[in-house]
Formats: sequence, structure tokens, C-alpha cells
Amino acid sequence: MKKATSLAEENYLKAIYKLHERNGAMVSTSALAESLQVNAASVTDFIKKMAAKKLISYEKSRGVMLTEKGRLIALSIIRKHRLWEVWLVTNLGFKWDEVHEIAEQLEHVISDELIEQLDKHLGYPKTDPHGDLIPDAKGRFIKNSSKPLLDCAAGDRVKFTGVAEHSNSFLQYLTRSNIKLGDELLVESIEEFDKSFQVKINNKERKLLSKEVVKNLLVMLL
Amino acid sequence: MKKATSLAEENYLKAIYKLHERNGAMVSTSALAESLQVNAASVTDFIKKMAAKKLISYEKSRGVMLTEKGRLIALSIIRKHRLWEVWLVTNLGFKWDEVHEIAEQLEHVISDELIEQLDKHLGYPKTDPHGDLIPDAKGRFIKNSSKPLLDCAAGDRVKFTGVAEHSNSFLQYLTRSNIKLGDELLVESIEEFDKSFQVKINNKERKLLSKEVVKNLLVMLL
DNA sequence: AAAATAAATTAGGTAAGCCTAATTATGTAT
DNA sequence: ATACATAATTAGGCTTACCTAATTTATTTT
Repeated sequence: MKKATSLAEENYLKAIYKLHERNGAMVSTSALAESLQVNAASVTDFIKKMAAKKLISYEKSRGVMLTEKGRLIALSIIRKHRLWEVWLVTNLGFKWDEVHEIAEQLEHVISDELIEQLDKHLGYPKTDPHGDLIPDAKGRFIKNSSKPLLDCAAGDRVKFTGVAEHSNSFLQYLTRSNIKLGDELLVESIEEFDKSFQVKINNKERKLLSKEVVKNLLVMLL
Repeated sequence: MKKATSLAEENYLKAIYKLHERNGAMVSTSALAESLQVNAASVTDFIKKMAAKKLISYEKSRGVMLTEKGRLIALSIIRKHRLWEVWLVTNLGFKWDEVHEIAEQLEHVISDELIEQLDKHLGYPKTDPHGDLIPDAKGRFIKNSSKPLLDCAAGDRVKFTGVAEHSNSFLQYLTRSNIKLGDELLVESIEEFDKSFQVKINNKERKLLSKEVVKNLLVMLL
């Protein structure tokens, strides 16, 4: 029951995975430093050690990428994080904007048996409370075809399936606006000037959503 | 959300609490070293720092005791550990001999809100899967009057409420012997020579239990 | 292309929590 | 009370993961 990967390594791997997912290609020292809230010099230090362990590949002054080994560990952390989030929301009654910090701690608990039992207990969920996909035990996703609402056209009927922005302020804005995962949205019109969207939610309320909002709402065409 | 008490401190506090509970009075450096599986010199080092933080009182070469502050932290860790064990057994289907290591990790997750929600979710259990009492959020126990079966007399009818020994081998022995928490035990006879007990379980099976076993079975008179 | 700016790296340090080896206290037996 | 054994402490080191300051490398701007 010895720890193969330290807490810090797990956090670096997760951060690299997420930064790569957002921006593609190599992840820079400064991006990592910003994301992990540590000094860039510490990052340089640390990534050298991780490269020596073959968790990442590192091109000096150019950035890092996950190796397959590193990618699988990152995905297992993400899997744990998202399963715990599901549990916190569905079993303990937390709100979607309250679970991140707690899941950040729970994700580091080590026990394959635990996480498989948790998965089973939750009924093998495919997504977390923010609509993010949950990889399986082998790091595989069931990809879906969601895209930003911003990319939709007037007249489109879509289902709200996830968020591209996970800040509490955005999640709380959606909660206050009574927009929930799974809601049906009808794009009634798009304002040319500022790309704000007039939408009808669940065939009931009408709402005006700013470009900043529609950019961060992920939807699937119905 | 900064950590007031480090992981190591939490483990020292818990170990001191448990050693004190078992042996009373001051806890020695060597007992702590043995319990935590670290070198005695490391313990001396560490307890000096903890004493400086007023988590324990330390009398050089004599041992340590928890301060009220330290005791409350120790109890909060024990509370978390036991609540998680209840969850692992009742919700995830683990056996009573499979939960300790996982709970050792979960007990360090920090969130008062989480632990109170968990407590509620579990229906405010008073004991963990081994019959150990769960302190409330303020560190208070509802004391019960259990004692070792060894202290009982022939003819006593008792309920099996807990174990004094938590090793997996003992727990597994009980499982194999089909003796579970809550079972009713009738002491039919006691062998004078070796203090082995002939008991009848739930008014059905007869079993012979060695002194080593009856010493570690905690029971309440019915 | 040179100069200016930004990003990354190197060098040298720190704190936490552990270690071994050497020394000092304490408790026990004679 | 002295000698012996055991327990505790001190001294000096190590590793992990961070830091600051100085330097080097890469990217822009002029």
C-alpha cells in the first residue's frame, strides 16, 4: 500500500492534462506555475524529476507533454474526482458549486477497490454534476458531441449538457438563472451586434444570455 | 481552506489518544515510535514541535499527554475515521476487516460540512462496524457499559457489542466463526483450567472460545 | 539585426519529517 | 550504591517540494 505517485505528482499530472486539453500541444512552465500556484522555478525543478520517471516528456524551454503512463495516471485522478463529485451531489446533497474543493482531496485517496465500489454504488455514471465525462477504469471516455451554445444557430433546439467554465461564479449564475443540466434550450434569436442569445428554456421561460455565457454553455443538438 | 494541522500531526494526535486510552497516563516516546512505525529520535523531534503548538504537554524523558486542544483534534479524526468506516460497510459493501486502511486515508479529508452531511446521510450512527463509539462533532461520546466477555460468569446472557482487538486476523476469525456484532451469547460454562468459554450463539450453535478470544470480545449484559 | 521584454533555467536556500550514530537519563538487579 | 540495560535525547544528515535572485534563452518590437 505504498504510494507510487506523490500528491504533488498527481496534481502536476492533472494540471498538465487539463492544460493540454484546453490549449493543445505542449504545456509551458509558466502555465503550470500559474495553474498550480507555485513559482516557475519550482515547476522546472519538478518536471525534470517527473521526466526522469517517464511520467512526462520534457523539452527544455519548450514545455512538457504527458507520456502514456502519465496520461493514464492523470485520467485515474480525474475519474476519482468526478465520481466523488457525483457522490457528493447525489448522496450528500451538495450543490454543484460546492463539491470541487472536497473532491480535490478525495481524489487522492488510494484504493482501486474503493473507487470501483463507489462507481457501482453510483450506478456507473457517465458524467459528473457539471456534465464532464467520467473516464472508465482504463482511462476511456464515451465521447459525446456537445459544443458551445455559441456555435448554434437561431432556431436550434438543444439540450444543456455541460459547462466549459467551472468557476463558482458561473455555476452560481446558472443556478440563480434556473438553468440546469439537462434543460432544453431553444435558440429564438441571436443579436448580431453582441452575440447575445435569446433562448426559451424548457418551453417556458425566456432568457437573454450574453456571449460570455453562451460561449461557456455546452449543448447537444436535439 | 489552509491546513491547520498537518497529516503527521493528525496521526501523532490519534496515536497518542489511542495509547493513552489503552494504557492510561503518559505516552512514552518508544510507544509512539512503535505505533507510528518511525524512529524514536523522530518522535522526540516531533513532539517538541507539537508541544510548542500546545497540542500536547511534554515532560522531557517522561512522555506526553494531549492538551484539551489536542484531544479535540484527535477526537475529530477518530470521528471521521469511524463515520467513514460505517459508510464503507453499509453503503459500499466492504467487510469489517477491509475498511481500516481506506478510512485511514479518508479521515484526513478536511471539510466540516462534508462530515456533518455524511453523519446525517448515515443516520447519525453511534458506533462503527467494530462497535467502537463515534464521538459527536463536539468530541462527546455516548458511553456504554460493555466489558470483555472474559469478565462474565457462567449463566450470563450478553450481547456482543464490540472488539477490544482490531487485527484483521481476529476479525476474520470471528467472521469464519459466524459471530457478528449484535449476536446474543449465552455463557454455558467456563473451563477453570484455561478459561475457555463454552457459549451458545443466538440460541442456536454452540462454540468453544479460547481465553484469548473472550478477552477481546466486548459484551453487554442482557 | 539589435534592443527590449518575457519566459525558463540555474544556483543556493528553507521547512517538514524522517534517518543513524552517539550521548545522556532512567529504572532494575545485584 | 554500583553496574547494567533500556529508553530518550542530541547532533548531524537526507529527501521532498517549495522559495528568491541571478542568469540564460526565446520571442517581440523597433
